[in-house]
Amino acid sequence: MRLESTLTGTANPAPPPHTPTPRPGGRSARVRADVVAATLAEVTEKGYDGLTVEAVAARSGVHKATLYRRWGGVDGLVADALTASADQPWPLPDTGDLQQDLRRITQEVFDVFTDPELGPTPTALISAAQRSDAGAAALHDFFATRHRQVAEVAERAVTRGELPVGTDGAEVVRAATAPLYYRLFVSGEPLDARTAERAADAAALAARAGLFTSVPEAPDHP
Amino acid sequence: MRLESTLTGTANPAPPPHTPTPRPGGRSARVRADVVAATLAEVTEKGYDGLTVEAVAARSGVHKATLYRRWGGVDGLVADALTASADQPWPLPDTGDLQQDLRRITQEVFDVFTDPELGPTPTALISAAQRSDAGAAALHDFFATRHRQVAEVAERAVTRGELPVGTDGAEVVRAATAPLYYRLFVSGEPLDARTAERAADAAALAARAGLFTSVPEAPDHP
DNA sequence: ATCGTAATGCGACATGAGTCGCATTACGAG
DNA sequence: CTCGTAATGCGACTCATGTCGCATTACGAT
Repeated sequence: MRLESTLTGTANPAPPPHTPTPRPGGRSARVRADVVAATLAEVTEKGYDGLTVEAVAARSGVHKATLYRRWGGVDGLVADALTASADQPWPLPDTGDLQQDLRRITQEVFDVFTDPELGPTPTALISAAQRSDAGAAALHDFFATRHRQVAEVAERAVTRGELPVGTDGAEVVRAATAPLYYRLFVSGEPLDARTAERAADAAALAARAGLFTSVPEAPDHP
Repeated sequence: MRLESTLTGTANPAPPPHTPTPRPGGRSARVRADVVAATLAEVTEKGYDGLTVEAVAARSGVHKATLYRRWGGVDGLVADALTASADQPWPLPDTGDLQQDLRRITQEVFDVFTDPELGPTPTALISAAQRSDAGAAALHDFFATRHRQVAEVAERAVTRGELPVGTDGAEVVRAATAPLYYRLFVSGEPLDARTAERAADAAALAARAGLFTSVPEAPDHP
């Protein structure tokens, strides 16, 4: 259901009255799984520039027209693959110390994206997602989910009395990881372990100083 | 010359022996200026997805084949437009206080990107640049230049004794602005003035704590 | 087991991106 | 002023992307 919403909510401008989930079981589900797997494999191998609907069709064994109908194009394929990826949980550290936890987290991000084996897939996926509105929406949801999950680290620190009450956990997470993503996807600068450590330390310091106490309202935006 | 290097250095894999600058004056310069202007206008209006070589050709009055020959495609057009944009200087605050200076800087970023008049152009340009290797290279150069320029703010703070000697000014700038760019171009979250302020404060705090001093083992200052 | 219907498979078609060879123009040197 | 050459203009061509209508398959319910 969650998976459907991303697609119907973002892509196709053509098919307007479309019964929500008339036939979710069996073949359709298999087709989707095959397509998602093929999309991930293709985007990893070819990069987001070389990602082609026809290649995904060939690899997945699903016809080209079907892909265009259900996913609307490369955009939707990437968005759906990203949505599917968001379900996989992230390992949460719990060392009893905020700074250590944040260091583990940024270290994990660093490891994943710089690993020659693991890195290319999420890198290509995120780059691809930035290209279209559908992908951007999926990316937004993806990171919103991650922030919510990882914010627990900060919330535990609040419980321990390490951080002031009212601290916005998601904001702490953003502060810690933003410098990494900034280098990876905006400025294009190389990522090193020292940067990951500094970002975590800076976030911990700012959080302890009470810079991330939240305002009552929680804005959201498509 | 600078402008040539970006193009020849990044895009076309085809024309290898190419005399550096055989005929830089007159018409070629005019053509380039027209094309850059047309590219900026197009990418602002249509977004980076709707950016077409033919549209740029039509608007600039330059033939399609010429654009493909000199710029290699949409990638090169975006990269060149970005390179041209990097020349425009950024207003540097000098309040005598690091935190205030950083707040001004993040405020400026916030203002530019959220202004409905000014924002769309750099937003679309940066998004477009992330799509190709040529654009990514141009983006890297663009931000490297910006970091170098704005780092002066931190260096003055070092001179004043406000920051420890050996502080990496560029790193301070990155720390202050990364959360903004992260939201704008990665997580896709809305940007507000409070975020800009917090990012600046957090960077100032971390810088004062000495988190951004470069390692002594590296006598290499880029 | 059988039937109605949605989803998929299929191939032909339209469209725009990108390329190529050649004619023409304009720069820069003598 | 004249000439050689690089840069541009020009149009036709190829080809992949994306679309459309129809045939076929498989799901879900009776």
